[in-house]
Parts: sequence; structure tokens; C-alpha cells
Amino acid sequence: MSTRDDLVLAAARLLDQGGPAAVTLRAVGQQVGLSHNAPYKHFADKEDLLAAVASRELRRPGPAIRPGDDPAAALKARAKAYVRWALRYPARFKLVFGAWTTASAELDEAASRSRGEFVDAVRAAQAVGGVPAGDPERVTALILALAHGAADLALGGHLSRAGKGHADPDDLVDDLFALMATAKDQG
Amino acid sequence: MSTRDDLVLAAARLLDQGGPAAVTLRAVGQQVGLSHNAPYKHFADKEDLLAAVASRELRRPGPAIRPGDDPAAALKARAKAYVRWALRYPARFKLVFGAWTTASAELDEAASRSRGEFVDAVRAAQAVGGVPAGDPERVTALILALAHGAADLALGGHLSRAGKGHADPDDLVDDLFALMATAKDQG
DNA sequence: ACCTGAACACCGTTCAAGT
DNA sequence: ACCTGAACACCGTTCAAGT
Repeated sequence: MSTRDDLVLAAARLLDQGGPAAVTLRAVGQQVGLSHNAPYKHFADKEDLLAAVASRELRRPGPAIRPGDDPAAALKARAKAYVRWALRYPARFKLVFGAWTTASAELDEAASRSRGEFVDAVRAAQAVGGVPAGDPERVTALILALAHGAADLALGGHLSRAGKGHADPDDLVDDLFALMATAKDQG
Repeated sequence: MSTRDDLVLAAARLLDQGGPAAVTLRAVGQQVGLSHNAPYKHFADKEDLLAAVASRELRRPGPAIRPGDDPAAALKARAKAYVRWALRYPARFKLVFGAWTTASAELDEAASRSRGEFVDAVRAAQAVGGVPAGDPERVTALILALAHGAADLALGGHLSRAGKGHADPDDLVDDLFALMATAKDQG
């Protein structure tokens, strides 16, 4: 493990434990036994370090595809895994999709690769008629937008009135897939 | 206009012009011609001031309902207005749905009231068969989740590969309503 | 090439003091 | 009741200096 990796890991740990406010360059340096400005030898600035944390997060392995699995069910499982990740690691989720003032090639590429895997899963589901036909990129965008929005609203408690109306993010994923199934049956 | 309102307005203006980093208590105080800690006489701390900014944003008037409008079309227009607002004022959008460490009764109530109006619009659309039946809170959550996620992903450029795949947030709202229309026709 | 320590400008917050 | 000015602890960043 390089010092660079140590710094990224320490930043991720601090983020999980204390939220974004806990991720200071001084705390990161201390976690790896270095001074508070050692990170500047590996990253341009703090945002560059955070971009590396976000990239690492996007490169996490997706759910394994077992041969024989129904591609439509696998796609739905992928959407639910996305929601589960967001709810379990809110700080990482907010970081990845937060407001970046500087473009990071590493982050852009990781995000593109991650969505590419999702597009492949959509294509496979379309091949067996599990989801509506049409531009796979657009169907992917539809599913991702719903999963993303459901997770983000749930994190803020904005999904449904407390007690009133049962609407977990998981339920909404089910609802969307049910709508897509009837649309596919009809067309 | 009270001094309190002046402070909230100044914070909102700073947010729009320079993003969250520009909203410092010193800048807010200077904008209204007061010292850098005058805000403490009106708000508990910085987050409390930001909560007031977010509440004000949630209390903005929604699209007017003209008599004779198709309730389903009005509902779709409301969803698109939500997306338009998020894309036009990204900093306000991110603030409202950001990570709040302290609960604000004012913010909670404003959010609840805002979603309540949406639920009413869903109920009206259901009454004329424009959208699927079922728990209005849940249908609302489905539509809001999609609109919210589409807007948030679009702001980060994560909606579709550049050039490849046409998927504006507006298109995704259309797609969802098309799915709901076919489901309603079938059921 | 990588790291340190001092320094700078800035920030949120507190507090004693003023009217 | 509302505001000010000084002060405190903290932060990101820079820079000269060390190995």
C-alpha cells in the first residue's frame, strides 16, 4: 500500500465516522502518521483527495452475476444494491454526487465505467424482454434516476409523511419495475 | 422587512452567486450592514440561518392551477417545474436536500407542506384516471423520487454519456408518465 | 522525491461590553 | 432587545527548509 492509498483510506474512514466535517487534512495526516500537509505531495488540494475517495467508491465491485440468473431480476437487484449502498454509507453517497468545483479525470472515468455496467445489465434484460425496448442509455437513466432520488429523499426523511403512506426506496424500485413489466407486456 | 428577513435574503443571494462556500456569517453580516456576528441575535448558529434559507425556498409558490386544466397534465407540469427549479438554482436545491445535523421544525414543516401540495395534485389526477390508483403518498413518492434523482444526476453530469443516449431530466419525467398511462389503461 | 514546521488569511463561535 | 469588537480554536494553503 502506497502512502497515497493510505491517505485515501484514512479520508474515507474519517468520512464514515464523522461526516464531511471530520475530513480535515490535519486529521488525515495524523491518521497515517504524517504531518498535516503531507497530502499536498500526493494531491493538488483537498478536493483532489476527496475525488480520489469518490473514485475508489465508484470502483467498488457490483453484485456478482451468476450464470442462469434472470437478467431482469439481476437488473432489479442491481438497482436495489445501489439504494442499499446509499442508505448504508450516506456520506460516501453525498460525496460522490456532491458539487465538484474542479473536474477530475479519474472520477469522471470511474463514474462512466460504473454507469456502463448498468447499461450492460439493462441491455441483457431487454434481450429477454424483461424491460421495455428503446435506447438502453435512456432506460438506464430512468432506473438510476429513480433509485438515486428515492435514496436521497429517504436520507432526508422527505419520502413520505412519518407514519402515513408506506414508501421505502425499495418499494419504489419495485413499483417502477412493475410499471415497466406491464408496459412491456402491452407493447 | 425585519433584520431577520434581511439576513436570510442576503444568505440566499450569496448562495446563488458564489455557492455554499460564499455563505459566511461575515459576508452575510456585511451585506446587511451589520457586524459579522449580528446573525447570532436572530439564529442559533449558521446552520439555523441556512435552515431558514431552505424553508423560504420550500415556501416558494408552486405553479398556479388554472380551472379546466387536465389534472394529469397539471401533475406532470408540477414535476417538470420541480426539475426546472433544481437545474436553475442548483445551490438552493443542494441546500434544501443536504445533510442537516440539527432538526429544524420550520424546515420540516415547510417540506411537509410542499409535499402535501404534490399529494393533492396526485389525488386529483387519480380522480380522473390520469395516473394509476393506489396510495397517493406512494405515487407521489414515485414521481418525486424520479424527478429529484433525474435533476441531481443531471447536475453532476451522471445522467448519460456525453453525446450518447438522449436522456434529459424532462424526458425521464415524460417516460415515467407514459409508463403510468399504459399501466392505468391496462389495469 | 517526499516530508516538516512556521506562517498567513480565513472561518464559526464565544463573551464582555455597550445602547 | 439588539449590536459590536476582541479573542479563541480551527481550517486550507503556501513556503522555505530539511533528507
